[in-house]
Amino acid sequence: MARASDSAYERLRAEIVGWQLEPGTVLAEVELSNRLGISRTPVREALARLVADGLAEPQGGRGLVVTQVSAENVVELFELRQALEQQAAALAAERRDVSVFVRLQNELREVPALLAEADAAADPSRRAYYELVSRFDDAVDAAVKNPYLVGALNGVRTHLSRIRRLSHDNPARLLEAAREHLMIVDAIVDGDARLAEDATRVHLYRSLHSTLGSLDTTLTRAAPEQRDVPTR
Amino acid sequence: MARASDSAYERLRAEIVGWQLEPGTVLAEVELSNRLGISRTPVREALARLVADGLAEPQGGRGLVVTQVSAENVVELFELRQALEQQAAALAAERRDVSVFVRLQNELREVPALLAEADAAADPSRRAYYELVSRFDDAVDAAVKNPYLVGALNGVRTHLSRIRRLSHDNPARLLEAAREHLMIVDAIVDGDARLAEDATRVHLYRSLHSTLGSLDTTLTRAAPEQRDVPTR
DNA sequence: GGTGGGGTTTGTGTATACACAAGGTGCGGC
DNA sequence: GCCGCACCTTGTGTATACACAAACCCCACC
Repeated sequence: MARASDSAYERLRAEIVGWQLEPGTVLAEVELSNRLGISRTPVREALARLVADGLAEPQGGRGLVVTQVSAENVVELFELRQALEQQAAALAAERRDVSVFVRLQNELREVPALLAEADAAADPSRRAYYELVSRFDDAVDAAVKNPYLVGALNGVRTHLSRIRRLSHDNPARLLEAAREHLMIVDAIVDGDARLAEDATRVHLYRSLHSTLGSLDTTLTRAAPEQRDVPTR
Repeated sequence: MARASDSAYERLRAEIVGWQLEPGTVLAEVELSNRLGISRTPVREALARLVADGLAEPQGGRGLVVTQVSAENVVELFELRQALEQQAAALAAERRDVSVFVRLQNELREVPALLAEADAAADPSRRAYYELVSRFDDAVDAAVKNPYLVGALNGVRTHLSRIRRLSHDNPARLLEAAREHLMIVDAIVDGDARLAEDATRVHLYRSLHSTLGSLDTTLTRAAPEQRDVPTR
């Protein structure tokens, strides 16, 4: 479809999610068109999509700003996430291709070893784990096979990835999360929709509280002098 | 914010939801800009928003078309709707302003009389009922107080209102639906989140099957003479 | 010295012009 | 008569120019 407007959208979206564009930053059309080397027309289209995503919002009368992130936002986002992921897990349990989830089962069983072999805080193993979770999400999406539900989930995931940059899970939490994911996958493999739903609820409950815990310090500390948190 | 682009969006959205623009209709920018009396720029913005809403989609390579409606779509939409409305009902039960829902309770109790006094198929009483349901939705939204969840619900409702034009509920179903809504409101008034959730599930199950029942005849009759010609 | 008003500046909203790509059509050749 | 190629038409993607509205600043007046 579009080319310049698409890449502008992708780039701005990545910059917001990656905290290069911090919450509250004004998104001026002329400035962006200069910086991105394209005209205002595709910039406008990109900004419209960001507003639709909830990553930008109109600022009192004139101009757009990057939306804020607060603990309240996180709680609200998780309320939506819970509704969507519980439903997705339940439907995936009914419709799954068993072999796909058996593979995930095996991989998730190896996560403790993966996280233990090197220093658990090391980036490579952490990255590998997140990549595994991402493949789990993809597998659920494919099993659910519902464009509306998957679309809504993707919207939530966009916001989640922005939050993830704030709240660095500690190694213990990563291990716990892997166990919780394994429980969900087990339920999906068994075709037990109700169990998959409840295991998802448990996981999200634990995940939310872990996130809020690490968020409290980050958010309140970040508020005064927002420069980016040590990414290591 | 915008003016021409906003009204263009509203108008096109209304025309799609109201079936003046039928599924498969090509949305050409120049044609629309002529018809709406504005230039292509605001038309493009309006079309982008329609795509984001899922009311229009790119057509193989070039151009946009109004998205199709099928029984499969309806089932998928209800899977998302179920997830969202169950969560909304549960949260509303926890956070509601009792007096608001007591008022709705009283109004819903009078629905049988409302639908009986005139011919039940008459438009005015039907309209009054739909307006009451709409106020119920608003009350839930206000009680939930979660922008993410409410936003997702509004997206679903857009698609639902397009479907409603297809499936005319019969008077008996309207009465039944009113009873089901009353059960949900009762649960919310009682502050029983679990009951509100389950009553919502029951309502949506019945609503889906009623919709599918009246859809079968409408859709299959409409299918053969769809205006979109095989492009390839 | 403070406040109000007007001008200026800046930025968005809209229109239009230009570039390019895809598809259709017509003409010519086989 | 059929097939293929080229041209033309049509429509989208992008750039730019113009209009208007709001906010800011400065000056004058109170």
